[in-house]
Amino acid sequence: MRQSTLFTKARKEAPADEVAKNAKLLIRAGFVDKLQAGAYSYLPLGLRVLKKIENIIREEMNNAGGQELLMPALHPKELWQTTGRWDTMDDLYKVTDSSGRENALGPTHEEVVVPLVKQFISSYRDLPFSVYQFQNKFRMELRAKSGILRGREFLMKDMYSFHKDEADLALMYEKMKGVYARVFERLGIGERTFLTFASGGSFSKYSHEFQVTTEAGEDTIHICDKCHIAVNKEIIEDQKNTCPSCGDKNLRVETAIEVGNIFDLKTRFTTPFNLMYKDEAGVEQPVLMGCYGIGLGRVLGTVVEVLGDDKGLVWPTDIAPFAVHLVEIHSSNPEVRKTAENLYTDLSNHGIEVLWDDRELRAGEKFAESDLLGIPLRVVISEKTLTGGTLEVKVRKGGEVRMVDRKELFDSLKIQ
RNA sequence: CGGGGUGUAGUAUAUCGGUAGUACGUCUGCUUUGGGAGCAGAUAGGCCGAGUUCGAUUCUCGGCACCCCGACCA
Repeated sequence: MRQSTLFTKARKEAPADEVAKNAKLLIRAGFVDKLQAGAYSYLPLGLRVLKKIENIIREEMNNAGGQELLMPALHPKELWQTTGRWDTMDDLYKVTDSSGRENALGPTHEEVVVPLVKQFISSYRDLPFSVYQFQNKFRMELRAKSGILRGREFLMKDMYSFHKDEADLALMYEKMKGVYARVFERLGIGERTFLTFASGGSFSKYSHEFQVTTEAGEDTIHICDKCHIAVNKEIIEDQKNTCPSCGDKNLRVETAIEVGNIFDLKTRFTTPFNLMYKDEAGVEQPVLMGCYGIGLGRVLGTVVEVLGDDKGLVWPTDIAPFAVHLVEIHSSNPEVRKTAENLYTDLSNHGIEVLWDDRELRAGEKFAESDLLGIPLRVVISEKTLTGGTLEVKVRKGGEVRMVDRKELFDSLKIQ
C-alpha cells in the first residue's frame, strides 16, 4: 500500500486525556479512534492487526475442531429470562424498541447458542462438537478505562463445546489449555502469558484464565516460574500461597491483564433450556457444556502495552499490519523513486505486505513516523543507498541497522 | 455507582471579569531534503444551559463529556 493514499495520518502528540500507553500510541499512529469511552473504531492499520489476530485464532480453533458461525448481537429478553440473567447481570445492555419490545445486547452468547444447537442435538451420536464465532460483545462497564483494554463494545472470540459426560468435557477443557497457549505464543506474547487458576469452575474447583503480565494489568496474579502457571488473587488464600501444580511456595506477584479464559459450564445453561440427548440406553441425559473466550481488542492492546517503546508501537511479525515499511527518502533524482517502486512491486509480487512511504516529506519526519507505526522491518531507499547499490534495513525491535543486497533481504523475508 | 480532576482552533497549550495568544497541523508561495525543517502570508477556538455583572471563556449553580482512584467485571 502506498502511504500517500492512506487516509489516516500519524500525530505528533497524543490526546491530552489519554493516559493508557495503548491508547496513546494507537491513536497517535492512527490505528484506532475513540468514539466514546469504551468504544473504538479500528482504522485501516489497526484493523489489519486485528484481522491477523483473528486469523491466527481462527486457525487454532479450526485445528481444535471448532466450527465457525455468527450469531446476532441483539437477543430477545425471553432467552435471558430463561437463565435468570436478565435480572442478575448488572452490566447487561437492555434496549427497548419503539414497539416496547425489550432486547439485550449480547455480552456473551450462552443464551443464544444453547437454543440454537438444541435443534440439532438428540442423540449421543451428535456429541461432542464445538462452535465458535468472532463477534462484538456489549458490556455496560460503569467505568470503561485503560484505552482498548476494557471497552463497552469489543470483539471477542467465543467458543462453546457440547459433551455427553464430564470425562469428555474434561478432555476438551484440557485440550483447550494447550490450544490457548499456542494462540498466545503465535500472537507474540507467549512468554508473558500464564495459565492462571481462578475461581468459578464447576467440576475442578477452578476455572482458568490466561493472564499476560504487564504494568497496565488490572489483576494481580501469583506466578510459579517453575511451572509457568499462576494463581488468581481470589483463590490464593485458599491455596495457602502455594503453586497448585508443584506446591512451591515461592510465588512471584505481578499485575496482569486477562486476555482469555476457559470455563467448564457443565449444565449451568443447558438445564434452563432443557438441552438433553439420549444415551446408548435410550435414557435422556443433560448435555454438558464448556466455553472458551479471547478478547481480540484486549490482546491487541496488551501487545502494545508489552512491546511498545518510547518511540512507538512494536509489532510481532505475525500480527504486524505490514511486513515491510519501505521508506523512500524524497529526492530530486528520479532514480530514487524508480528504485523504490521497483522494490515495492517486486516484494508485493512475492506476497510480501509492504507499506511504501512515497510521500514528499522530510526524512526525519518519515523515520519518526516509521518508528511510531512499528512495522517489523524498515527498508530505506535514498540517494545514499542508491549509490551504494545496497538496501538499508532496520529492524524495529532492537533497532539493528544493516546494509544488505536484494538477495539477503529476500532471504530474511523467506522468499526467493 | 462513590470520590477526585479536566473541558479554550484538527492536535497540544497560554492568558484574562473588558479586542483570546503561541506551537504543530492545514492552505498558498519560495527554499530545504538522512531523525518530526526555514521564511512570508492565510485558516480556524472558549462543551451545553441558567445565574451574578454594565460586560462571563474567566465567578456561581446545574447538566453533559472525558480521564484517574475505588467498587464492579459468568
